[in-house]
Amino acid sequence: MALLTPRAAARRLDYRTLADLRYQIRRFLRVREVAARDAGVEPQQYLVLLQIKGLEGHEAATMSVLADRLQIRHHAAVQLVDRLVRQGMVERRRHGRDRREVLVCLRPAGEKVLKRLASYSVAELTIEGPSLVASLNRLVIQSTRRRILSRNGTRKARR
Amino acid sequence: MALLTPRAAARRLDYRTLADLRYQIRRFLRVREVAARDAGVEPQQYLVLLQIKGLEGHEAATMSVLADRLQIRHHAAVQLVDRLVRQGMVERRRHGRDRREVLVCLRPAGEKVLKRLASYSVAELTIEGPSLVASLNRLVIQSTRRRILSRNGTRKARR
DNA sequence: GAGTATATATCACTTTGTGATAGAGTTCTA
DNA sequence: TAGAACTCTATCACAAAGTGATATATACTC
Repeated sequence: MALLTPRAAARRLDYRTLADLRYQIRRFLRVREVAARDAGVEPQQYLVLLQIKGLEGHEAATMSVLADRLQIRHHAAVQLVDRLVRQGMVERRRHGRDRREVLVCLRPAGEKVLKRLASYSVAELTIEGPSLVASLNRLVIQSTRRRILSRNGTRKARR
Repeated sequence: MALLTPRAAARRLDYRTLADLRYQIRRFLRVREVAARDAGVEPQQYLVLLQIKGLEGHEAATMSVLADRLQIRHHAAVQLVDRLVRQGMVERRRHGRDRREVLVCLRPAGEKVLKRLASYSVAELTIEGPSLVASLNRLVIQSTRRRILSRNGTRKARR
């Protein structure tokens, strides 16, 4: 590894750095998964609550909007909301004009859990944020260098 | 919202920014989930392959080490590896000294899938990386300011 | 007014995670 | 050196969360 020139090193796929980034991300998520379960909701359910709140005053939190914010399919969102309704965290409401649409609204119980988890998450970021940013930055820089090298590298390689 | 002083704004829990960060992270992950399925493995299975490779030359990829790198419980890792073995992507090997430990090794099929997905992931980072970093940075800065304010804020509040 | 598109919901199934528990192998210790 | 205590991996039964296929109601379009 020490024998590689800088160019060759940049061209080589850096599995270790990529693996480290995923590890950092998993740690970030893990802390919040544990916190969510401690607070009485599943990790994904916390995300639903957070996205509903995040949409407040900007866009109606309909099923399809939520599915997009969570980056899952419509019916995965439907099931998530089903579980949250059963727990009294949110409720479905009909939304004015279009009677197909369903508005998902926070109920007091959901609001309470969300507040607790979001505060914790933000506070935690002070600690873990910098190393996550560093890890991410390292890879972004590497990937950019890689791209530049491969651009003028391919021509030479196919001599 | 425009009526808040900067101090009050910093103290208020910024759900929207937090929700946006999670949205960015989900987009990052989503792209790789889709790519993994297209390549013939489940998202988590790709992570196992990546972590095995990332450990190469540093630490033995035993079950418990993998579980830590993936931030899941031992038996979740066991099941993941079971499925990967069934697909011929990895294999279990006994590891010298301690006969309790199991070494999880990449097989050619796994290596091939991994290479494809990792290259894609790194290339993709050039595009999506900057906005992820920006989103993360905004929150880290906010959370730090929040912490400072709450530190000299509590004294005044409890007059 | 019929046909097409959109929003939500349901069904059956797989993957992934969990707690509880077990068993084999290692280490400690008295 | 025998037994207790610990570690590592595995198994079981179950819940959460995702998927594709499909259904139903409402809205839009021509």
